[in-house]
Amino acid sequence: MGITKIESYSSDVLSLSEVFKALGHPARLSIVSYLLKKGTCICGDIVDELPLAQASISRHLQALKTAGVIKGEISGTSVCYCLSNEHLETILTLIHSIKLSIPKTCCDETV
Amino acid sequence: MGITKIESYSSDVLSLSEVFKALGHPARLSIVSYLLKKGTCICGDIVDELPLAQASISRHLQALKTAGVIKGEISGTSVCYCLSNEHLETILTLIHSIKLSIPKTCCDETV
DNA sequence: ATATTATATCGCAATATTACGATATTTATA
DNA sequence: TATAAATATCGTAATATTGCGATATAATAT
Repeated sequence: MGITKIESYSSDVLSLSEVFKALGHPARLSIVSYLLKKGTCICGDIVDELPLAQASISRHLQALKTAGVIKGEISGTSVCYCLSNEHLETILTLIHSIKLSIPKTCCDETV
Repeated sequence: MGITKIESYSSDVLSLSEVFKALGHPARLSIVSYLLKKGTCICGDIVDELPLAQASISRHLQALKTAGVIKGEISGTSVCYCLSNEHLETILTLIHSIKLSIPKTCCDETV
Protein backbone atom coordinates (compact mmCIF):
# COMPACT_ATOMS: atom_id res chain seq x y z
CA MET A 1 0.00 0.00 0.00
CA GLY A 2 1.03 3.57 -0.38
CA ILE A 3 2.66 2.76 -3.67
CA THR A 4 1.03 3.74 -6.91
CA LYS A 5 -0.12 0.67 -8.81
CA ILE A 6 1.58 1.70 -12.01
CA GLU A 7 1.25 -1.74 -13.53
CA SER A 8 -2.49 -1.17 -13.87
CA TYR A 9 -2.29 1.64 -16.39
CA SER A 10 -1.49 2.00 -20.07
CA SER A 11 1.88 3.43 -21.00
CA ASP A 12 0.09 6.39 -22.58
CA VAL A 13 -1.62 7.29 -19.33
CA LEU A 14 1.59 6.72 -17.40
CA SER A 15 3.82 8.90 -19.55
CA LEU A 16 1.28 11.70 -19.74
CA SER A 17 0.71 11.63 -15.99
CA GLU A 18 4.48 11.84 -15.55
CA VAL A 19 4.49 15.08 -17.55
CA PHE A 20 1.71 16.55 -15.44
CA LYS A 21 3.46 15.39 -12.30
CA ALA A 22 6.64 17.12 -13.41
CA LEU A 23 4.71 20.36 -13.87
CA GLY A 24 2.93 19.80 -10.56
CA HIS A 25 5.52 21.38 -8.32
CA PRO A 26 5.87 25.14 -7.90
CA ALA A 27 9.65 25.10 -8.28
CA ARG A 28 9.47 23.15 -11.53
CA LEU A 29 6.63 25.26 -12.85
CA SER A 30 8.73 28.34 -12.02
CA ILE A 31 11.60 26.87 -14.02
CA VAL A 32 9.27 26.40 -16.99
CA SER A 33 8.05 29.95 -16.54
CA TYR A 34 11.63 31.20 -16.50
CA LEU A 35 12.36 29.31 -19.71
CA LEU A 36 9.30 30.86 -21.30
CA LYS A 37 10.64 34.32 -20.55
CA LYS A 38 14.31 33.73 -21.24
CA GLY A 39 14.40 30.88 -23.70
CA THR A 40 17.26 29.00 -22.11
CA CYS A 41 18.86 28.64 -18.71
CA ILE A 42 21.72 27.02 -16.91
CA CYS A 43 21.34 25.53 -13.45
CA GLY A 44 22.96 28.56 -11.84
CA ASP A 45 20.36 30.90 -13.32
CA ILE A 46 17.63 29.08 -11.43
CA VAL A 47 19.73 28.92 -8.28
CA ASP A 48 19.75 32.73 -8.39
CA GLU A 49 16.02 32.81 -9.04
CA LEU A 50 14.59 30.40 -6.45
CA PRO A 51 15.35 30.01 -2.74
CA LEU A 52 16.62 26.46 -3.07
CA ALA A 53 20.06 24.92 -2.86
CA GLN A 54 21.96 24.03 -6.03
CA ALA A 55 21.46 20.33 -5.37
CA SER A 56 17.70 20.79 -5.18
CA ILE A 57 17.55 22.80 -8.38
CA SER A 58 19.58 20.19 -10.17
CA ARG A 59 17.16 17.50 -9.06
CA HIS A 60 14.19 19.49 -10.30
CA LEU A 61 15.90 20.00 -13.64
CA GLN A 62 16.52 16.27 -13.88
CA ALA A 63 12.86 15.58 -13.09
CA LEU A 64 11.73 17.92 -15.86
CA LYS A 65 14.18 16.32 -18.25
CA THR A 66 13.15 12.78 -17.39
CA ALA A 67 9.52 13.66 -18.01
CA GLY A 68 10.45 15.15 -21.39
CA VAL A 69 9.49 18.71 -20.50
CA ILE A 70 12.97 20.15 -21.07
CA LYS A 71 16.18 18.99 -22.67
CA GLY A 72 19.77 19.88 -21.94
CA GLU A 73 22.88 20.35 -24.03
CA ILE A 74 26.35 20.35 -22.52
CA SER A 75 27.98 23.66 -23.29
CA GLY A 76 31.40 24.16 -21.77
CA THR A 77 31.28 23.63 -18.05
CA SER A 78 27.57 24.25 -17.91
CA VAL A 79 24.44 22.64 -19.29
CA CYS A 80 22.09 24.70 -21.40
CA TYR A 81 18.46 23.75 -20.81
CA CYS A 82 15.50 24.59 -22.98
CA LEU A 83 11.89 23.54 -23.33
CA SER A 84 11.01 20.44 -25.30
CA ASN A 85 7.82 19.98 -27.25
CA GLU A 86 7.73 16.23 -26.80
CA HIS A 87 4.34 16.00 -25.09
CA LEU A 88 2.82 19.38 -25.77
CA GLU A 89 0.55 18.30 -28.59
CA THR A 90 -0.90 15.53 -26.43
CA ILE A 91 -1.55 17.89 -23.56
CA LEU A 92 -3.07 20.52 -25.82
CA THR A 93 -5.38 17.94 -27.34
CA LEU A 94 -6.38 16.63 -23.94
CA ILE A 95 -7.10 20.00 -22.40
CA HIS A 96 -8.88 21.19 -25.49
CA SER A 97 -11.04 18.06 -25.46
CA ILE A 98 -11.94 18.67 -21.85
CA LYS A 99 -12.85 22.24 -22.64
CA LEU A 100 -15.07 21.18 -25.50
CA SER A 101 -16.75 18.39 -23.57
CA ILE A 102 -17.81 20.46 -20.63
CA PRO A 103 -20.93 22.31 -21.77
CA LYS A 104 -22.80 19.15 -22.63
CA THR A 105 -21.71 17.02 -19.71
CA CYS A 106 -22.26 18.71 -16.42
CA CYS A 107 -24.74 17.28 -14.02
CA ASP A 108 -27.35 19.91 -13.23
CA GLU A 109 -25.87 23.16 -14.28
CA THR A 110 -25.62 24.50 -17.80
CA VAL A 111 -21.91 24.97 -17.37
CA MET B 1 13.70 19.84 4.64
CA GLY B 2 11.68 17.48 2.58
CA ILE B 3 8.78 19.84 2.64
CA THR B 4 7.96 22.00 -0.33
CA LYS B 5 8.66 25.64 0.42
CA ILE B 6 5.27 26.81 -0.72
CA GLU B 7 5.65 30.18 0.93
CA SER B 8 8.23 31.11 -1.70
CA TYR B 9 5.88 31.08 -4.67
CA SER B 10 3.13 33.29 -6.01
CA SER B 11 -0.44 32.12 -5.57
CA ASP B 12 -0.75 31.87 -9.35
CA VAL B 13 2.11 29.43 -9.57
CA LEU B 14 0.84 27.52 -6.56
CA SER B 15 -2.72 27.05 -7.79
CA LEU B 16 -1.65 26.11 -11.29
CA SER B 17 0.88 23.61 -9.99
CA GLU B 18 -1.90 22.11 -7.87
CA VAL B 19 -3.92 21.49 -11.01
CA PHE B 20 -0.99 19.82 -12.73
CA LYS B 21 -0.29 17.81 -9.61
CA ALA B 22 -3.88 16.59 -9.56
CA LEU B 23 -3.53 15.40 -13.16
CA GLY B 24 -0.14 13.91 -12.36
CA HIS B 25 -1.36 10.55 -11.12
CA PRO B 26 -2.42 7.77 -13.47
CA ALA B 27 -5.58 6.98 -11.51
CA ARG B 28 -6.72 10.59 -11.58
CA LEU B 29 -5.81 11.01 -15.22
CA SER B 30 -7.83 7.86 -15.91
CA ILE B 31 -10.80 9.38 -14.12
CA VAL B 32 -10.51 12.48 -16.30
CA SER B 33 -10.28 10.25 -19.35
CA TYR B 34 -13.40 8.38 -18.25
CA LEU B 35 -15.24 11.67 -17.83
CA LEU B 36 -14.16 12.71 -21.32
CA LYS B 37 -15.75 9.59 -22.75
CA LYS B 38 -18.84 9.39 -20.58
CA GLY B 39 -19.50 12.95 -19.50
CA THR B 40 -20.33 12.16 -15.90
CA CYS B 41 -19.58 9.50 -13.34
CA ILE B 42 -20.36 8.40 -9.84
CA CYS B 43 -17.72 7.02 -7.53
CA GLY B 44 -18.92 3.45 -8.15
CA ASP B 45 -18.34 3.78 -11.90
CA ILE B 46 -14.66 4.40 -11.30
CA VAL B 47 -14.49 1.63 -8.71
CA ASP B 48 -15.60 -0.73 -11.49
CA GLU B 49 -13.08 0.78 -13.87
CA LEU B 50 -9.87 0.88 -11.84
CA PRO B 51 -8.28 -1.74 -9.58
CA LEU B 52 -8.46 0.38 -6.46
CA ALA B 53 -10.60 0.21 -3.35
CA GLN B 54 -13.62 2.47 -3.01
CA ALA B 55 -11.89 4.53 -0.33
CA SER B 56 -8.96 5.20 -2.64
CA ILE B 57 -11.18 6.24 -5.54
CA SER B 58 -13.08 8.57 -3.26
CA ARG B 59 -9.83 10.23 -2.19
CA HIS B 60 -8.73 10.68 -5.79
CA LEU B 61 -12.07 12.26 -6.63
CA GLN B 62 -11.67 14.62 -3.69
CA ALA B 63 -8.19 15.56 -4.88
CA LEU B 64 -9.48 16.37 -8.36
CA LYS B 65 -12.31 18.37 -6.86
CA THR B 66 -10.04 20.33 -4.52
CA ALA B 67 -7.78 21.25 -7.42
CA GLY B 68 -10.81 22.44 -9.40
CA VAL B 69 -10.54 19.82 -12.12
CA ILE B 70 -13.97 18.32 -11.47
CA LYS B 71 -17.06 19.25 -9.53
CA GLY B 72 -19.69 17.11 -7.88
CA GLU B 73 -23.43 17.39 -7.36
CA ILE B 74 -25.30 15.30 -4.83
CA SER B 75 -27.89 13.25 -6.64
CA GLY B 76 -29.84 10.84 -4.49
CA THR B 77 -27.50 8.54 -2.60
CA SER B 78 -24.69 9.16 -5.03
CA VAL B 79 -22.60 12.11 -6.18
CA CYS B 80 -22.53 12.99 -9.85
CA TYR B 81 -19.10 14.24 -10.91
CA CYS B 82 -18.24 16.10 -14.07
CA LEU B 83 -15.33 18.08 -15.46
CA SER B 84 -14.88 21.72 -14.55
CA ASN B 85 -13.31 24.31 -16.78
CA GLU B 86 -11.98 26.38 -13.95
CA HIS B 87 -8.31 26.30 -14.94
CA LEU B 88 -8.41 25.08 -18.50
CA GLU B 89 -7.89 28.43 -20.17
CA THR B 90 -4.80 29.06 -18.07
CA ILE B 91 -3.34 25.68 -18.92
CA LEU B 92 -4.14 26.04 -22.60
CA THR B 93 -2.45 29.43 -22.67
CA LEU B 94 0.59 28.11 -20.85
CA ILE B 95 1.06 25.05 -23.01
CA HIS B 96 0.41 27.01 -26.15
CA SER B 97 2.99 29.59 -25.12
CA ILE B 98 5.53 26.85 -24.54
CA LYS B 99 4.78 25.39 -27.94
CA LEU B 100 5.23 28.74 -29.62
CA SER B 101 8.41 29.59 -27.76
CA ILE B 102 10.27 26.44 -28.61
CA PRO B 103 11.55 26.96 -32.15
CA LYS B 104 13.48 30.07 -31.32
CA THR B 105 14.83 29.04 -27.96
CA CYS B 106 16.56 25.73 -28.08
CA CYS B 107 20.24 25.58 -27.45
CA ASP B 108 21.93 24.08 -30.48
CA GLU B 109 19.24 22.33 -32.42
CA THR B 110 16.72 23.93 -34.72
CA VAL B 111 13.93 22.31 -32.78
C1' DA C 1 49.32 19.38 -13.69
C1' DT C 2 46.37 22.18 -10.73
C1' DA C 3 42.76 25.18 -9.75
C1' DT C 4 38.33 26.87 -10.94
C1' DT C 5 33.65 26.61 -12.39
C1' DA C 6 29.30 24.34 -13.13
C1' DT C 7 26.51 20.55 -12.55
C1' DA C 8 25.18 15.97 -10.86
C1' DT C 9 24.84 12.52 -7.37
C1' DC C 10 24.91 10.50 -2.60
C1' DG C 11 23.15 9.95 1.98
C1' DC C 12 20.11 11.45 5.15
C1' DA C 13 15.99 13.40 7.67
C1' DA C 14 11.48 15.44 7.37
C1' DT C 15 7.29 15.41 5.17
C1' DA C 16 3.76 14.00 1.77
C1' DT C 17 1.32 10.65 -0.86
C1' DT C 18 -0.88 6.37 -1.71
C1' DA C 19 -3.57 2.57 -0.52
C1' DC C 20 -6.28 -0.29 2.35
C1' DG C 21 -9.88 -1.98 5.69
C1' DA C 22 -13.03 -0.38 8.88
C1' DT C 23 -16.34 2.80 10.01
C1' DA C 24 -19.22 6.93 9.73
C1' DT C 25 -22.49 9.61 7.16
C1' DT C 26 -26.25 10.48 4.21
C1' DT C 27 -30.14 9.55 1.37
C1' DA C 28 -33.58 6.41 -0.38
C1' DT C 29 -36.44 2.45 0.16
C1' DA C 30 -39.09 -1.48 2.38
C1' DT D 1 -38.29 2.88 11.84
C1' DA D 2 -34.98 -0.27 10.01
C1' DT D 3 -32.34 -1.61 6.04
C1' DA D 4 -29.86 -0.87 2.05
C1' DA D 5 -26.90 1.76 -1.07
C1' DA D 6 -23.41 5.15 -2.11
C1' DT D 7 -19.89 7.97 -0.68
C1' DA D 8 -16.69 10.10 2.66
C1' DT D 9 -13.57 9.89 6.43
C1' DC D 10 -10.39 7.75 9.91
C1' DG D 11 -6.32 5.31 11.24
C1' DT D 12 -2.39 3.08 9.76
C1' DA D 13 1.52 1.19 7.05
C1' DA D 14 4.36 1.43 3.01
C1' DT D 15 6.47 4.20 -0.21
C1' DA D 16 7.75 8.56 -2.57
C1' DT D 17 9.15 13.26 -2.61
C1' DT D 18 11.59 17.21 -1.09
C1' DG D 19 15.51 19.54 0.52
C1' DC D 20 20.06 20.02 2.31
C1' DG D 21 25.16 19.57 2.89
C1' DA D 22 28.87 17.06 1.28
C1' DT D 23 31.08 15.11 -2.39
C1' DA D 24 31.91 13.51 -7.10
C1' DT D 25 32.34 14.51 -11.97
C1' DA D 26 33.53 17.05 -16.04
C1' DA D 27 35.20 20.84 -18.73
C1' DT D 28 37.87 25.04 -18.86
C1' DA D 29 41.54 28.10 -17.49
C1' DT D 30 45.91 29.16 -15.21
